[in-house]
Amino acid sequence: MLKSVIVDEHGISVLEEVYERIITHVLNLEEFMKQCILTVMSSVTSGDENRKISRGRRSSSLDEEAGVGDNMGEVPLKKGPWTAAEDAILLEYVNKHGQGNWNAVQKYSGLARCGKSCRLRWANHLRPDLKKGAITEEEENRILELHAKMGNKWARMAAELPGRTDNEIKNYWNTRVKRMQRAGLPIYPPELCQRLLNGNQESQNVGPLTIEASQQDDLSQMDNFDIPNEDFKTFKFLHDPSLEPSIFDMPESNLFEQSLDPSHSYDYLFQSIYHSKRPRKSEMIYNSFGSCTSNVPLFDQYDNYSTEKIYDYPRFSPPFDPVLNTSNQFHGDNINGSHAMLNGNISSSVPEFGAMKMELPSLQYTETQHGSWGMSASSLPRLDSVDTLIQSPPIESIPSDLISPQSSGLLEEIVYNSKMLRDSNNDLFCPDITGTTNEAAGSSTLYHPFKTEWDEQGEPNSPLGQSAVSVLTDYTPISSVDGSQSIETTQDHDDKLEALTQIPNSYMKKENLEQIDFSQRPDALFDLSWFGNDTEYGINQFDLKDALTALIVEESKGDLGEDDKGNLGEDGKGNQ
DNA sequence: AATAGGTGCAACCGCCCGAAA
DNA sequence: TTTTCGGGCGGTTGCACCTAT
Repeated sequence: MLKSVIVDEHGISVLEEVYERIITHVLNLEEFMKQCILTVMSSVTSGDENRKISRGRRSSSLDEEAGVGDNMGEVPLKKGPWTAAEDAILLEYVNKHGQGNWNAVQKYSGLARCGKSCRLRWANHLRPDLKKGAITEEEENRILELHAKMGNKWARMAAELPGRTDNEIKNYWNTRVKRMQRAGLPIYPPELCQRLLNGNQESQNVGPLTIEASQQDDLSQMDNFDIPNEDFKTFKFLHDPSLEPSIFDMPESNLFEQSLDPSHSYDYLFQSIYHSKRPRKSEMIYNSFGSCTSNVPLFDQYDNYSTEKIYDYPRFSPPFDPVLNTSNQFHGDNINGSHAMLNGNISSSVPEFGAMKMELPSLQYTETQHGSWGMSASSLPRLDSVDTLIQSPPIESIPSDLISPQSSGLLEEIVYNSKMLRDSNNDLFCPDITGTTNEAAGSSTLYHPFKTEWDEQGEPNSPLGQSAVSVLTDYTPISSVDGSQSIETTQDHDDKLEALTQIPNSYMKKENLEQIDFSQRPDALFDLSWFGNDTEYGINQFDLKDALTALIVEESKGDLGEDDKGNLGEDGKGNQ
C-alpha cells in the first residue's frame, strides 16, 4: 500500500530507490510503530483519557509489576479507562491465546497495558459469561445469605453468583449498606435472620446455609487447644454499655451454632473466629493474636482508634465513638430486631461514619455494637453465651497441622502461635511480665511473629496515626487502663474497669497464680491457661467457667444502661 | 430553568497474599 | 531463597442521575 501510494503520487522512477531504503527501516520499526499507533489511538478515542490517566496517584507497584522500568524508551503502560480499541485487542488476544499469562498480552498484542490490568479488564468486563444489568431480587437475596455466611468474601460470593464479579458484588453491597443505613433499616432483613435460624434448627441438613456449620464441626474436634498462657494474658473485655445489641444483633453463628446447641462448651470458645480479611502487615499488630504473644494488650489497642480502625475482633474493646454514641443513631434501639445496622462494608467516604471502616465478616459488629456481646441481658449468661462474645461465623475448618497465619483467621493464628511458641522450647510464659511496661513491650517483639513494617523501622506512627510506640507502651499488660485514654463512657466505668483490670504484677508470677481469687478478679483468667487441661496453675475449667461468668455478670450488671435494659426487655431477646 | 448538593454506580488503583517457577 | 504471576479485597475516583432550592 505504501508503495502504491508513492507510485501514484510521485512516480516509480523517482521514488523507487527511496522506497527501498525506507522499507528496511519500516520493517525494523514495525513493532515500535505498532505500539505508538495503539497509544495514539487510545488517546484519540478517549477524549478525557489523559486527564484520567494523569490524575491522582501514580502507580508504583503496577509499574513495577508491569516492568515499566525495563521498558524505558518503549511505550509506557497506559492506565485509566479502557477504550474500545483496547478491548478489541484484548479480546482478540484471549480468543487466540486463551486466558492466563496476562503479562504476555503486551508482548503479543502490543497492548500498552500491564498484565494485571488486562486480567481485570477481562474478568470484570470482557468475559463472555458476564451477566450485565442490575442485581436481581433473587441475586440480592443470595448475596445477603452469602454475606451472612462469608462476610466480605466477595470472590467466594461471586463464585456462587454466576455472571457476577467480586467487584460488582462488593460495590453492590457497599451501596446497599449505605442505603440501608440512611433508611435506618437493618442490613440483614429479620426474615433472613429468622430463616437462617430456622434453617439451622432444622439440623445439620446439608445445604448452602449449613455447609459451613458442618465445617465448623471440624473445629470442634480441636478440643485440646493448647493456647499458651500469654496468648490471653492481656485479654480483657471492655465494652460500651450503651451499645448492647439485641439477640438479633447476634452473629448468625451464635444464633444457630451455639445458642441453640446446649452441647457447646467453652471448648468451642474460639472455634470459629476468623478474620474478615487477611490482615495487612501494618494491621497485624492490631489484628493478630500474635500480638498477644507479646505483652501488648491487644484489644486495648483499639481504644484510641475510634474513628480510624476497624475491629476485626469486634468482640473486644469496642472503641467509644463519641459521635456515634452521642447521636445514638445506630444503636440497637433504633431498629428492634434488626441486625447490625452498620454491618457490612462501607466506603470510607461515607461522611456519617467518618473514616470508620466497616469491613466485617458475616453478621459481625461494628465498634458501635460489638462491645458487649452476650451481655445483653441481666440474666446470667450461660457459659455458652461466652461464645457469642468471641465467635463469628466459621469459614473453614482448621487443618490439624499448621497453616500460615497470615491468611488465616484468628483462631488459626492462635493455634499457630500456640504451636510456634510451644515448639520454640523457650519459656514463653511471661518473658518477663513482671517487668516494666516498656520492658514488656520491648520484649514483645521477640515473640511477635508478625512485626509490622513500622515496628521494624522504628516508625513512630502507625498507619492509624497512632504512635506505634505508644501502643506498645501506653498499655501495661492487664494493668493499665489509662483513665485519660479510656474510651469508656463514664468515670465510674473507668474506675470499675481499672479496678477490674489492675492486677499486681506479682500475681502474674507463676508461683503466685494460685493466689488469684477468680471470683473477685475473673479478668485474671485472661492471663492464664484457658484451654486444654492445663491445671498447672491450679485452675480447672470449672473455676474458669465460674470466674468468667462472674466477670460477665459483673460487667453487664454494672454497665447495662437503663435504655439498653429497656430495649432488651422490650424485644425479649436479650435473655438469650 | 439553572444550579448545587447528594447519591448510585462502574471502574480503576494499590497493597497484599499464596503458589509456582 | 527470590522472583514472578495470578488473584483477593479495600479504597478511591469520576460521572450520570436525581432532588431540593
